[in-house]
Amino acid sequence: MEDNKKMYKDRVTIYEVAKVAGVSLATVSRVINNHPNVTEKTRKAVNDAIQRLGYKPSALAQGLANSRSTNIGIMIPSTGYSYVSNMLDGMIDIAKIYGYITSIFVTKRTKEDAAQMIESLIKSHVDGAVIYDDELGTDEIRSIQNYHIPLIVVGHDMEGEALGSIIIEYKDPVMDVVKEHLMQGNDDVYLLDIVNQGKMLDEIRDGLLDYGASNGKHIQTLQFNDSYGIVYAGMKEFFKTHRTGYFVAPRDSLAAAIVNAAQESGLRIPEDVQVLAEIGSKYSYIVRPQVSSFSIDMFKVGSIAVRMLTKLLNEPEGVKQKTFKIRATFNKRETTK
Amino acid sequence: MEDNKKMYKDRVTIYEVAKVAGVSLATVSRVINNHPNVTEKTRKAVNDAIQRLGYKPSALAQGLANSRSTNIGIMIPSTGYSYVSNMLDGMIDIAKIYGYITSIFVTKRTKEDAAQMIESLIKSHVDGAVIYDDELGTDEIRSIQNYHIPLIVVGHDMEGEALGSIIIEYKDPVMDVVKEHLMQGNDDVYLLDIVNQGKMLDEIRDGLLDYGASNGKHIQTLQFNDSYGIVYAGMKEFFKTHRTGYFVAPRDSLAAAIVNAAQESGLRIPEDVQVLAEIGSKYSYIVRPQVSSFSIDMFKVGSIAVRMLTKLLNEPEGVKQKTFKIRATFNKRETTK
DNA sequence: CTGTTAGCGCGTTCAT
DNA sequence: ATGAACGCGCTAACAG
Repeated sequence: MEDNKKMYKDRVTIYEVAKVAGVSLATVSRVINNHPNVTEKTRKAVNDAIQRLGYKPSALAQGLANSRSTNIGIMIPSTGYSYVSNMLDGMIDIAKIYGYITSIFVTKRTKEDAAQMIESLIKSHVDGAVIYDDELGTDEIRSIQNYHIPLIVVGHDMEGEALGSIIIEYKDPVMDVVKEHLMQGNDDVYLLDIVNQGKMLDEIRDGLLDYGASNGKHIQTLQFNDSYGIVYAGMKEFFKTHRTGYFVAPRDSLAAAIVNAAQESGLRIPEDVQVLAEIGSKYSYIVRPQVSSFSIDMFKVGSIAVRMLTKLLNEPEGVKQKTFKIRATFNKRETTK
Repeated sequence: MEDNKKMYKDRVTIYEVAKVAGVSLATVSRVINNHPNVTEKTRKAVNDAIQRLGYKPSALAQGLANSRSTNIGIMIPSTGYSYVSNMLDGMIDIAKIYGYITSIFVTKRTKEDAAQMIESLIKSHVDGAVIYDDELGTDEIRSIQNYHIPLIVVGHDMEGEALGSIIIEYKDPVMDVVKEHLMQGNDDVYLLDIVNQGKMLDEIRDGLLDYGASNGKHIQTLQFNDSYGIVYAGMKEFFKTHRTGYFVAPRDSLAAAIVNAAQESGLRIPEDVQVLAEIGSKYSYIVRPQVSSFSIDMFKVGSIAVRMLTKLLNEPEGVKQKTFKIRATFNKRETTK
């Protein structure tokens, strides 16, 4: 009938609702936002119109009008690791409860990419963000703050205006366990050094190496790319010439590669070779023998992060605890003595 | 000096850039969007101003003005499963390349929650969305289309205007393998029936059950909640009274629970008990013995989905292939004969 | 090549 | 209790 070059109508706006309900758009707005001062009768009329037209307010327009997007940004490296996706789950879960949409910004462990994601984050007009990225320096993170975006940083010890941080203590617990092994007179530690494993794991490696150096222990390093298959193959080769050792792997799936390679080379665990995983997940207790590893409830970390953020968003000044520490716990299983 | 009750200035806008650069906001807009018809000189002036002020255009305002948010929605169940997070990675990866931000809508395997996420999706004003959700019916998905949001549906066979679909063929490959086992004269199949496993897995279960019923094979069903620990404990108990069987598990981590329970009950694999996992991942080849399972490159599925979507967004009419099928491949490993 | 103006859809005073 | 008008930050004709 009318103008049928457009097959279907565009997004229905608040104007149309107003017209259909026979009121002004201001009234519709009031109904949407549950303002008082609206007659029950007109409220019903408006709601009916909304129902009939299938009207949904545009978050874009609302955001622009309020300068609040009800959107929070989440910056993480690839979700490929289960600890990251667990954290992500925790974050999204809580965000949903508080009525926030979550936008994901994945960084690929390179400075340039991280910088581009920061750019993107700022443009996207999020109300706040939580950042879990091993690659970003504190200065880069601070640069985000120039745009007054409340931030929760996971893994960096930072403080500041509208800035909270969650500190994950992995290094000390790991070092404690390895030190104890070393102090028992052993000098057989091999460290799996994975390319691009991230800053946190690098720090543990360096800490261990330093400790070894200053205590007369020669900690050896085994370099691999980040792949179960590569580590597995490499270790099979390795065990042709080495028949013993205490191996420390960044993640338990990689530890599993060592475990499998060792056993298939006729080595006994933990009698001949011991294996310790820094970041533990389900692999740790599914693999046989079960892998000794450290673990943190990343889902919980994610929830806490977003909870802190929403607090920061709602009561900018009244947030007292801006730092939360969580320490990895050691689960001694069967791959270490 | 001025109004110091606000400690810091708000977001810098295009107006301020215009003022500083000594041009009109239209010119700034042109520079931002790389329009031609701008003197190199003024372009530089504008860019300098942008640089100096640290100006970033607001995606919100841009979106409102263009009625394009450069945002795509992704609807998935929890990212806790590795095949989901792999797909997510693929999607985000490609979205980034095409300049889209990705907003995640997680549904918790309930109709109500899914409905709420649809609501949220529509309000959020995404340009398009890819949906991978076992809970949604085709009718609900169609309802999204009333809002003219181009859609890619993963896992449902659907067609329509601005609607593409990716069909994941799991059922037939799985059934083929199980049928073959059955046809060799066996009648010992146990099906792990996991609560809330999702529609796809339900369909495979029903297909298998139907097949069994109409072919005189009594396929038994073992109900468990979705947890490695629970299945492991349950199967340990089970193996006290049953010493043989062909077990089909929805995911390989659950299959691993059976494998471990069987071995620790003194059973041999695959001589005494065989185990088959429907959805395979890294567990399949990390566990010993390695688990026979089906697999699909979900990262690829994610990439394809978003690629189809961007195509749909850019050339609404000119998309010929609106359906993409991908079939799970069977990886026979050590847990089946 | 550049400036002016009118929206995009909605929230919010300020009157009434 | 309700409506008119302006502004949020930006893009897109339309003039010049």
